[in-house]
Amino acid sequence: MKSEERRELVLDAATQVFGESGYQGATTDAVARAAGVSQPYVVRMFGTKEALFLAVVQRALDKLLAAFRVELAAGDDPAECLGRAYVGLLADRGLLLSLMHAFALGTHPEIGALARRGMLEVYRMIREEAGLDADQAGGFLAHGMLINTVIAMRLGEADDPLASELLATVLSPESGRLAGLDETRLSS
Amino acid sequence: MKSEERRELVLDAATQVFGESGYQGATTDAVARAAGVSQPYVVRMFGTKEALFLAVVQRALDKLLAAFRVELAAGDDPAECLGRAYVGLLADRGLLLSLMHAFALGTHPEIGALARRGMLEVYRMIREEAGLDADQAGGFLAHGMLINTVIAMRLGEADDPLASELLATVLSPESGRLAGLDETRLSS
DNA sequence: GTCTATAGGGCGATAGAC
DNA sequence: GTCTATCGCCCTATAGAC
Repeated sequence: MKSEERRELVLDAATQVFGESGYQGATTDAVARAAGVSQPYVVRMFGTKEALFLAVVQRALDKLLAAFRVELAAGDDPAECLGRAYVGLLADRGLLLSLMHAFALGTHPEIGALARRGMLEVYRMIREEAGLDADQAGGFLAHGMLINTVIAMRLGEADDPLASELLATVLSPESGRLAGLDETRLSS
Repeated sequence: MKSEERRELVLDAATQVFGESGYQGATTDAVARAAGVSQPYVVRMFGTKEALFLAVVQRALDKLLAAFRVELAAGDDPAECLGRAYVGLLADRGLLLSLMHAFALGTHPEIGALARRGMLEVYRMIREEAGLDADQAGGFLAHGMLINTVIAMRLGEADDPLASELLATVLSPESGRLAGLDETRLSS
């Protein structure tokens, strides 16, 4: 299973690169360099750049849902559990950012379809498995999208007291259903 | 001032194209075709594709802030006014989507800097001019980011009852501080 | 001011050796 | 399975006519 490890290594690298630069902005060469392999090998492994991105997004969705289920299983308050799960996901910056880029490409035939399917599966899980009502679920997703945005735009690099206030508010447990987040996670 | 009209025409077209495909995904040729001019002319008018995108984003921010101020001036409840302002902005789909793509490129030297500056200016206005407290402002931005996301991913095209529920929840006045939104705006 | 023609560079993908 | 070499396309930007 050495080849399976190689594949995971490339997917990790691709997740980082796609998260930073987006689907069209990222190059297969940048992915290859980040993974320590040659550019043609990356293409050979997945066929096309598009197939590679789809694999990255699908894996990100799988990890997201898995992280939610792990926390929900060991938890009391579902909303608090989902918040905790988000903490772990923030450690892998590329994961949420790659998803965000996929969400932004709704007109792409395959990427858009996968993005919609993924978002609905997440919504279904926090509604049916976690048991949140529609308003709670919407609020949870809304705060998640804002967190994704402030991370993507690197708001922590802005030297402005209002930026600090916004970050603190977005990440504070009281602000929404996302408990347990602290600002130190954003500087990575 | 015929040339000024031409410039606005190209900026309108560019806003649509960048909103659909993102900064790297969009081509100056697509912008030119949408505007009915030649590709080299688009480049000549703005110098580079990057400068064109920056102009699009700056204009989008100006329009966003102007729309907020117009509604706030004639209004009672600030939160409700901001919600109404968002309705008008949704009519120009490319505007919010171009902003979203700019937010996603925080590592780009110029685009990232402009995105952070713009987001902070919006936050400053809803805090200081509209008078929302930090939690209200964060909630408003969060719901705005989720609305941007569901529009970008074309969730309305998903044939799923849960998709309808999510859309209805996100766009319903009770769900957040964004009053007056109706689902019909999303199909355009 | 606006076009046609085209240069120049980057990138995804392929061919083929090892 | 992984590499080096390279093709061919697309896209930004420039040159120059009108």
